[in-house]
Amino acid sequence: MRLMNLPRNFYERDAREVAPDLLGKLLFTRIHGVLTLGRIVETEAYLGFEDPASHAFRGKTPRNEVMFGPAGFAYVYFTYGAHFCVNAVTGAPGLASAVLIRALEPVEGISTMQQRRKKEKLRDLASGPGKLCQALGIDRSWNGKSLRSPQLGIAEPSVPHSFHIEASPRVGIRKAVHLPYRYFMADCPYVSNTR
DNA sequence: GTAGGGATACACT
DNA sequence: GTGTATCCCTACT
Repeated sequence: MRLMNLPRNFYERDAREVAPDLLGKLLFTRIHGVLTLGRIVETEAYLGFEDPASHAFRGKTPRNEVMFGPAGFAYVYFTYGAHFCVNAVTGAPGLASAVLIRALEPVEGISTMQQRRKKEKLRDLASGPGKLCQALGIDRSWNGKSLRSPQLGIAEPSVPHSFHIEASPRVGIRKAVHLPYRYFMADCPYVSNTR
């Protein structure tokens, strides 16, 4: 499969524009030549200083410094003692906004994903931010990596298909809970199951 | 519904 | 340095 990564300027916009635009795009990793790829069906926008729910709200720390860098890089963090989540840094450098990739529909490398997840059902492979990282083999060592590399990236699908986008409040946060910065495909079985 | 898990940030000595 | 509250969650009952 030929994969054309999205251009840098795709990411150099407000996270609230990038997040819905990422729906339908293809997130992939290629590890030791093994491709795993899924269609993005759910995202969330996180702003920098003005967003109390963002990791960057309190300023730059060793953990979140990637968010303060240029757009088009991966911010990977570890949470709840067990899980990784992957974000795409967006906007101008220093702004520290990002888009959390929350769920994928598995497309390529499904047997590899099943092995990594120890689950058979397609719906269990990537229907949540921690699950999709496990399915694609993403861990902390990917933090700060470019999303325009051969091993990791987000590509335009060769065969686009139409879908409806819905917005809702973000999941799993305690602050700014009312802001509708979660975007997902309507009636898609692969979105995360949290509301 | 809730147990589990570890890193992180920040308040304190 | 230690204490502790929190966390962009998952898997199980």
